[in-house]
Amino acid sequence: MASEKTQVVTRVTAILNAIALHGAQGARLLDLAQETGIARPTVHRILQELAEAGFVEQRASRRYGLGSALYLLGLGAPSPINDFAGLKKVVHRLADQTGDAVYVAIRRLDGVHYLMRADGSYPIRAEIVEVGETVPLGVTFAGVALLSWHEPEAVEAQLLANERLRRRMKAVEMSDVQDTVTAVRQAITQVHERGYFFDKDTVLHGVSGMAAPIPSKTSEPYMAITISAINDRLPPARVDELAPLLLEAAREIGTFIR
Amino acid sequence: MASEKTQVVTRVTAILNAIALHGAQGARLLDLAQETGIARPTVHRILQELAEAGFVEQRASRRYGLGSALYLLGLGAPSPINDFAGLKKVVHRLADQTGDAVYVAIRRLDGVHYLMRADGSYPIRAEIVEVGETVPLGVTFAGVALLSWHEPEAVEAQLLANERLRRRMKAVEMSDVQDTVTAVRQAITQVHERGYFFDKDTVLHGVSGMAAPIPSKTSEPYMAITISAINDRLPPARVDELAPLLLEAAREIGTFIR
DNA sequence: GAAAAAAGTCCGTTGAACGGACTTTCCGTC
DNA sequence: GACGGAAAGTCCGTTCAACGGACTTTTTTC
Repeated sequence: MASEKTQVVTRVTAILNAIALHGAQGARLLDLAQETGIARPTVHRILQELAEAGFVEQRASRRYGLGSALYLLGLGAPSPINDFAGLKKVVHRLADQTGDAVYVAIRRLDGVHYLMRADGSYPIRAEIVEVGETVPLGVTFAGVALLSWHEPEAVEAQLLANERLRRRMKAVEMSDVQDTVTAVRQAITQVHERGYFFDKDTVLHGVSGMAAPIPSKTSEPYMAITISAINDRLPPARVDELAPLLLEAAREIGTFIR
Repeated sequence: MASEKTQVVTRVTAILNAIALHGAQGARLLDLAQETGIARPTVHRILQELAEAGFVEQRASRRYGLGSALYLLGLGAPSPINDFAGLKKVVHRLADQTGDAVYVAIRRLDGVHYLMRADGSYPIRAEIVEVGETVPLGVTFAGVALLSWHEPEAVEAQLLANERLRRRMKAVEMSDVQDTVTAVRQAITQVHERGYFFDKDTVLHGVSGMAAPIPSKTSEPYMAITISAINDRLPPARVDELAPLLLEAAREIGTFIR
């Protein structure tokens, strides 16, 4: 493993990516060392140096999070979304049409990051994720939809790797790993056949959702759009009814991104 | 210079920051080597490694720009703006009140990055900068307003350092360096006395503007708000009239940021 | 199409990066 | 409030990854 002919730069990027996956609450030094496979003193030293440059910040809890210098760099980095206003319009339209909550998420390393949400008129709302959150691939509806573009072996590896992270998710009762792997495999077949993923109770008991990958002009799908509601709002008949709307929205958004 | 006890991480951050300052058109290898003071082969190697991680991208022109991995990391980094919707409202209100173009910019390393723009109803519009652009500190109205929080020596160093960058700006006729330094010194005094900066013709012949630093709860000002219009729209009497509106907007926005 | 300039590559030398071992700080528990 | 286990932080001798001078290739300019 060690002899890739370069160390520090690769390590720096690995550490930053690892921190990103820990989201808002920040990452512990020990976790970062384990996840990157780098010795703890080394991670510590690199973190100090990154902190000096404002690329990471150490919170009061001693956990490390991304620093605001990265926010500023991010402003200058090319966004894959060419027309955010257009995207927004499509999402709100879908929320109006369906009455339910619509999310848009973007693939972010081994996770999905929730970019925006539009609420429909139906008063009962299931708050599975918040905008700005990053959740491991394969955990949420959008995450499964995007996972479907991976090789089967990669999928399985991902799911096992997720286990630890997944347990962190509040209010989620998980079935055991093997069950999950099988379930997600079936889900992936579904995405390939119908173009979208539908399921209930998997993410949060009582909540149904359907998610479609958003096609990209230049690469495999890296964004997804989700409709989510309580189980009673999404019986099979209504899923069939909503599917064309969901897929059309995905197609349209595909024209607004790289 | 060499013995700061750390190299690569500092260098990586320096290179990324240097690239950021080159904006959309990208940076040449040679420029980056000069600007960071690192030997060209070294910069080249680090760039290759960063490119592999998606942190930088090499364009067809062989120039280097920030990569989309940084966009994704930026999504997870803490934004200093707590309430973007509130900020937007204030800016649009000011544009409506004045009829002129209003910009909001954020300090970004040795430059200012333009975050948003709202147009007023007046039909003649001076497009000095575009949203998303980064311009060296002290070049635009907002840039001068923010420069006023630096130590005098730092200001002078900044201005001299800007000269090279500044020449790149399209359509800008510059007076010679000494004149500029003197002019900016006066401008800074003005900001300290009145709380805002007003000038005409400095940035672009025929264009006047006034800019106020936005106070931050937690640090010195790092954002600014600008009103800009053609000279005839901003005679001294109107400047006096607009100043309270500008300062009030700046104060309000200050409550929406860190 | 020659010359200049920039980009990219090679490789021997060396000091920055590494990480095992140690110390300090934090925090839950009784 | 002080004990103890766990995580964070520091030290320092060893070593190999990073460095950059010198060279080659590609691009641009005239």
